[in-house]
Amino acid sequence: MSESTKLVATDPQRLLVIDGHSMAFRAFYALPAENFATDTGQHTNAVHGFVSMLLTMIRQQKPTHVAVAFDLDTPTFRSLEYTEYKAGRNKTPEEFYGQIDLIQKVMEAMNIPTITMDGFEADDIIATLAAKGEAAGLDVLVVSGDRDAFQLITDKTLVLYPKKGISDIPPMDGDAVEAKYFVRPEQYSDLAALVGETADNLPGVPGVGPKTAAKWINLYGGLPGILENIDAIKGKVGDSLRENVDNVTRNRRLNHLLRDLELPVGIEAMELERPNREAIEELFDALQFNTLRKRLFDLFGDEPQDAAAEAVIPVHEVLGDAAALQGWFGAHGAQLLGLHAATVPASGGTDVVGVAFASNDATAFVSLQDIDADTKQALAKVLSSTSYAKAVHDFKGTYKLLLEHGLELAGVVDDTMITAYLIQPDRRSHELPDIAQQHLRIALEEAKAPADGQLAFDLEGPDHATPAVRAAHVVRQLSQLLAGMLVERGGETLLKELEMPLSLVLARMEMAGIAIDTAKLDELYDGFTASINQATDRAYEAIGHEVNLSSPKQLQVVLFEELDLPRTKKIKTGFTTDAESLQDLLENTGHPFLKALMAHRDANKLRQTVEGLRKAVAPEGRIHTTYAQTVAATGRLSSLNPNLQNIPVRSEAGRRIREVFVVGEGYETLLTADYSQIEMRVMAHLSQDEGLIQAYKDGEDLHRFVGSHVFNVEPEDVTNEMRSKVKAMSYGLAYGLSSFGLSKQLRISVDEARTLMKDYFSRFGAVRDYLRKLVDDARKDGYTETIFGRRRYLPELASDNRQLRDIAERAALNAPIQGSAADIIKRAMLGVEEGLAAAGLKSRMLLQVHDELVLEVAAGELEAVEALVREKMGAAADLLVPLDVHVGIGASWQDAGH
DNA sequence: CATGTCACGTA
DNA sequence: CGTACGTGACATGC
Repeated sequence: MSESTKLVATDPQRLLVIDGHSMAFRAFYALPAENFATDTGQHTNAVHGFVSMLLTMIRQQKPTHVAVAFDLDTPTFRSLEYTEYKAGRNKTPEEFYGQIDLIQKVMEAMNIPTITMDGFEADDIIATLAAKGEAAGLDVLVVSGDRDAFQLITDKTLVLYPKKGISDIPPMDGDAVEAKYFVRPEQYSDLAALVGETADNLPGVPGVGPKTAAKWINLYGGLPGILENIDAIKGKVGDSLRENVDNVTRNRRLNHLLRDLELPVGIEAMELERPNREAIEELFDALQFNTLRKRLFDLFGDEPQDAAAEAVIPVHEVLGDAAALQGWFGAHGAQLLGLHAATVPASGGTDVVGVAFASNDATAFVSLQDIDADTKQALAKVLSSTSYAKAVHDFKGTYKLLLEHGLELAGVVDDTMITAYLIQPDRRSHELPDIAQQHLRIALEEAKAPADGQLAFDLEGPDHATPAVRAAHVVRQLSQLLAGMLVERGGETLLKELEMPLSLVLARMEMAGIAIDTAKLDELYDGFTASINQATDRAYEAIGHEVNLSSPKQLQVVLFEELDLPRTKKIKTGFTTDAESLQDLLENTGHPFLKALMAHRDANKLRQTVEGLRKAVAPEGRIHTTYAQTVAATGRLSSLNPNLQNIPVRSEAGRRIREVFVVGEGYETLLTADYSQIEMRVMAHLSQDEGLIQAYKDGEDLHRFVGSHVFNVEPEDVTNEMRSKVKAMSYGLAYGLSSFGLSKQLRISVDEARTLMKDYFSRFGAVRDYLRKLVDDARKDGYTETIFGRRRYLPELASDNRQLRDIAERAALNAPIQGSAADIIKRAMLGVEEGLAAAGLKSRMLLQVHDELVLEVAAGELEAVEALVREKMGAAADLLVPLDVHVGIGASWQDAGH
């Protein structure tokens, strides 16, 4: 430690030399391979660990020069002299394949030379580099997991030798080597020759370890002295040495590192440069290294690319009065304008403090802080005017925020968040900085709060304008770039005619929220709490002590160690304690703890749901969920904060929660409308199976109908058991269910399941043909498509990894079915919204739960609304089968449901 | 304090 | 070894 700091203090020129293979292996074994893989199945743990280690080294040691040496697969002078050299090593693990290449690519992108030499090992390259570096007056740091490197240590050269893993790499100097091995570094090779090196398959002198070897070396001054006095050495070890003297001399020849190779790269080429940003971006995108990307750019400074991007962003004008605002729009308003709201965190959410605009050659900012009435009115006018075409990222969010200031946003012709989603629905994030990073290679930082203490001196307040203007500019660029990509993918209609109008509908639904009976909510909470307490007591009593019933880990100890119950399905952390397994255990053992535990699980889950709802009730007594329009890869919406799409319905206790969702004041009733079996109908349509289509046209009980054909009985003779089997199978098919999965679900044998599926497909062959063709086409095209042209790209259909490929195939099977159903209800929502407005009705949509809509009906409108909803939902798609809609009415969601 | 794992609710 | 989601508690790692 003190040695390395001394180095840093005395000489700024420093060469860092890394043994590529040995450090890649260290990284490989330090990080679990299964946790580091790209979506395409390429393992990256060695790459990740190596790059992480390198960045740490650069940050801590501040080298001026860096080089990485690699071995080649070709024979070296050592393997030629001693064919067993390094033999007997375990085969390279499969997961390591390709990672050396990737490391070399990263090095290239970082402008760090990688050096290989035919016939020589990385160790020799490193030794030569150390010698050359010293000769050039540099200090040298060698990073290697190979102890042979210790012979290189001098007062100018240190070795960084990893203790374990790749995060703990202390520097070794002469004193450290002596403290550990009792010899000076220059004698380490002698010691290693005597002791031998298992890793290199170099046996030494049996019975001689480091202690004995060091004793001899210090007594005779080194290996030559020992050999001269070989007959003077007494005892068993002396005999052993004399018998194995050939081993020792061979070892010494082999472990001596060459220091005079003709390297293909000079020291000057190793000077540390700034990485090639574009190459790093591309590579790290592919490797999915996001944390490392940030660390790397932080380390090297993040300016150059940004400076370039910054340069093309025109300096913004601050529009401080109505005249300036009108003037700017007069001059620039004919173009597409990027728009971005500047926001700050506020109590309970976010608040807009200004609006930024960007045309292709000008930018502007309007502050909402201390804005006068005239200016605000001028702003309101341009925001709401459809004469000004705007592109926004996240229209729904922006629309809602602006509306809090009484500003209505209209004339939005593009939402880059949705466009990016339609292009790549599988992306984890469609946030502006992520999309900008990928498509424009621009780093957009989220506006961050000023550091503590900074605020006090910043009398002008934080600058909201600059980052917002930057964002507006980026949105405009993205809009132009992504528009072309979307057209290529055939998604333009979906954007303009479905998703963007839907955003506005969703915004209204979110703002409306749904009324809550808070007194009933509290009652439920207390009731579930009582159930939890009861179950807890019974559970403790059953095992004679307390335990955290919410901790799977502690439950495993109780179930499988204390009670020694039969082991359940294996999971990462041991054995599962999930509901299905607990049920099995209960049936097999009847242990009272299991019953209590399950009761606790149920009540606790319900109380959690209730607690979540309680916290989400807004001051006016309604819950406002947020719909995520760009999350689900199939095209569905998702609901969050709170999630109102997973409110219990199956259990009696759970259904009571639906009673707290009630009709609000000023309205007459809630109305629910849901599609009956929409996914099966989509499947009937897409597969064009005559049997299914006819059944739906005749309005038959589908599962009964299918059951009669599969089991070859009259429809009225289909038992409940037959019907439920068929139902499970029909739905399973749309998920890529296997006979194994079906057998597990129905608790029948795999053979029975297989027969069931065979019978099914023999009657409904078009379904099988359709599903088969679906996957084939998806593999050929690289994507699946819904009835309305929504695509999902599934590159992993071509993966070599069977596991990944199978997952992709099931996703491909499901995406057009789930996705088409999602498209249909979205179209229905547009129809209902339009219909309500056209008829001048006050009733409104509140919730969407994938195949169900919940509306709040105003007094006297029930009949009209029901007819409208039936009509619009039924007409949302023109399928080969009718779309049946079931409607329910009631004062609560539970009562309105079915 | 952030991240991953498990479990579980819905369609 | 059935798709698509979101949430909360616990455990672990930095």
